[in-house]
Amino acid sequence: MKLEEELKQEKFQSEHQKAMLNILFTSNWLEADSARILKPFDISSQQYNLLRILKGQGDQAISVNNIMSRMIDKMSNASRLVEKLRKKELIERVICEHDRRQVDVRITKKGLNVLQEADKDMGKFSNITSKITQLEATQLSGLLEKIRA
Amino acid sequence: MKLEEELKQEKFQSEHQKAMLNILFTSNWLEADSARILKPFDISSQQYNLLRILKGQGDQAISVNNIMSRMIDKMSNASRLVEKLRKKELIERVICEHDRRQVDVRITKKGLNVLQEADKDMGKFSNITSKITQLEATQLSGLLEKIRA
DNA sequence: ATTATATATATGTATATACATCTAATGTTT
DNA sequence: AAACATTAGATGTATATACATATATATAAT
Repeated sequence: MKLEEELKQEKFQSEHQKAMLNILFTSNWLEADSARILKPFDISSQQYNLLRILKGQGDQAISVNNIMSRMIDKMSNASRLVEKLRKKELIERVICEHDRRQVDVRITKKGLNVLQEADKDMGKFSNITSKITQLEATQLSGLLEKIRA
Repeated sequence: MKLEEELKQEKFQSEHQKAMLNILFTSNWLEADSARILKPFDISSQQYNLLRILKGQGDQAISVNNIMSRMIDKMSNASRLVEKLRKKELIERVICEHDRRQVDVRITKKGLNVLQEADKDMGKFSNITSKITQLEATQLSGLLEKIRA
């Protein structure tokens, strides 16, 4: 849907301005969609993101700092997020031997199960695969990376 | 900067997956940047967005609902946001005559001044104008709108 | 070794947000 | 007109987040 309709605005200052608002708007749109999908699993999209990162590490536990550097939103309270997932037993903590400040984190069996179920639903919805071609996806990433350059 | 570097991830499931993460990441990136720029003016980016909407209406006051439908993030607490800006005297409220449930809102002189100053700084930074061409901006909007279709 | 500095994570606190509920005014039905 | 339904906005409450600061451990400097 055209941004003009979404924001009830006839025209924008410039194509650049419109593109920027489009990024913010689309991000919120995707975020709202995934929050809705994840709700039945009782996890936020940040928590989902964190679980996916841990899944990617397999058996290897990684530190909170390491997690933070891989997250989409680089927020400051990663330890509280970890604590929430730990209470739900979706992840577990391992005291790191060579650096006792550090807390390494690993996804649990239960976490993997929840993630697997959540992934099924996530695949169905906010599925941009059906909306744009693979080439377009690559172009899109290219443009966004140019902006952040 | 390549998303692979930003998220310390060697590869992604698919170009579609990468594009989606790129949208979310870029949005957070822009958001963080504008929050930083707006901080000296003591307004959040949501408040900035609201002021811009009101400026676009000129002298005409518009309802809280109308504002909400024009905002980038369609959140539920528009009235609290309005109240915050009113306390700062950046906007003013007008009781609507033909529907007394409705509260119409208009930007004040002070609000226009703050906005003008803020706009100067906003123009300098997160300025995507220098990063991509006008044609590319149009392409980007087109791709994002396709995703939301 | 002692002191200073840096790092990893945790926590206190203020503010923001989501979601549900509430109130007042308007519109609709009978 | 009375009863019901809908709409505009406000508010209570629980949770989330940002930002500053604290704590413990590790590293570097003297």
